[in-house]
Amino acid sequence: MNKENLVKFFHNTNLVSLSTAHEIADRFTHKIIPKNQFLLTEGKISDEYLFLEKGYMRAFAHDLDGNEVSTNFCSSGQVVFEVSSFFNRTRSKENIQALTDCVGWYISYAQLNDLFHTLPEFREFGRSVLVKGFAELKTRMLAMITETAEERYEALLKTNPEIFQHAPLKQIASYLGITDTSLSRIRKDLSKK
Amino acid sequence: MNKENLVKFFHNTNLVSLSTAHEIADRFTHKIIPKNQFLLTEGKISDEYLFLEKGYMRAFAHDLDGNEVSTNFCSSGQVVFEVSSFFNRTRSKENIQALTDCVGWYISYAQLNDLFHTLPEFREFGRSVLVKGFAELKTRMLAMITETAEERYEALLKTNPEIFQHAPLKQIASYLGITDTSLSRIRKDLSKK
DNA sequence: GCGGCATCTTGCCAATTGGCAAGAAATGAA
DNA sequence: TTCATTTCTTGCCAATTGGCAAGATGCCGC
Repeated sequence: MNKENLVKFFHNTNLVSLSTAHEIADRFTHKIIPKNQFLLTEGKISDEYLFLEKGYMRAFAHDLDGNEVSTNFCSSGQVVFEVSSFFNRTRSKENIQALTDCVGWYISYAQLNDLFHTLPEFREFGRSVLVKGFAELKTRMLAMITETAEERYEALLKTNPEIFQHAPLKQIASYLGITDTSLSRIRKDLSKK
Repeated sequence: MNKENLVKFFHNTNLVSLSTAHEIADRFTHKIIPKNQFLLTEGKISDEYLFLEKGYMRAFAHDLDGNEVSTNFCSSGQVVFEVSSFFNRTRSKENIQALTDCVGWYISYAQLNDLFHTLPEFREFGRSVLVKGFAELKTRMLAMITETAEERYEALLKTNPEIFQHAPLKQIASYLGITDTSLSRIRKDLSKK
């Protein structure tokens, strides 16, 4: 329940001074999200711009047949929200759920805009969050097109090994764009080598 | 060589007043890009935030084997640039090339930030461009995971039919995440129905 | 018009991935 | 612990997509 991590997070971006980081952090509200609880459910408007201090979360949508498709996995140090719903004030098509007990700090859309207005430097931070998310998604898209499922799995194992300890393989499989059956076979093949 | 379309574009977003739209447009420079010419080549830093007034462009990257992979198709009324390279001031991994003779208006990164500073309302516009691009990419990603190549092709035919008149099928195929061979077969199958 | 080059289609076969269902293993609740 | 549920693996077969190469078609410059 101590805001030091939040202050450090803003300051470490090198986009705001330490005193500004304190001012920003002061506007955030503490939040505890127990395992399996939803930060956002589809149909609602994303209104919590959450800095995740501890824990793991997953975002997922439903395809036309009603199957869950993981769209993202989030870990501590990341800002968690649904970009399109949050900024356009439209109903979210995605859900965000805690994979583990989570702790974080959030502000609402109105508060965020207020903060952008009061502390213009903070806008740079807002932009960097968007740009980072955009770049990651683009990299993933390229991987979907140019790499095999096995290569995508190995890359995920390397960059996000913790996920495998917190999410069932079925959720990870849909994130990789394959079925849990295929993922199981890929893991079997790799274990032989 | 008349800026009216540019002014209208900014004003129609409903994010800036008409007078502000004029102020913004005044900072943009006219640009003609002949067919096949590059707006951006990989290795360079994207430094033209271009409003495309007329024509079609394509963004593409190279995979590890050196094959071209189309990452986006752009048509008039869109803002064309490479998000990550432009905002992070890093070397672009992508190329942006004119599919047809193009006409547009651009500003540099420095000028854009200047404008954000002088006309804070304009920041809303900048954000909306990012959010829109993000949402589109996310939709495409979901389609890559949940839809068949045939469904993605039909969706593209419906939403972007003009592309097919300006880009060869091989470029469109890589955008859809398939080979030109597969795309040819899909078109053959659909023509039978 | 005539070559030359890029584009598109098609056949053959292989590799990848999926669908389904059964069973094994792990997990969680009472 | 015990039972029920979820998760994970595996076998069988089908569907999708790719790789390669040949041929057809179309387009551009000279």
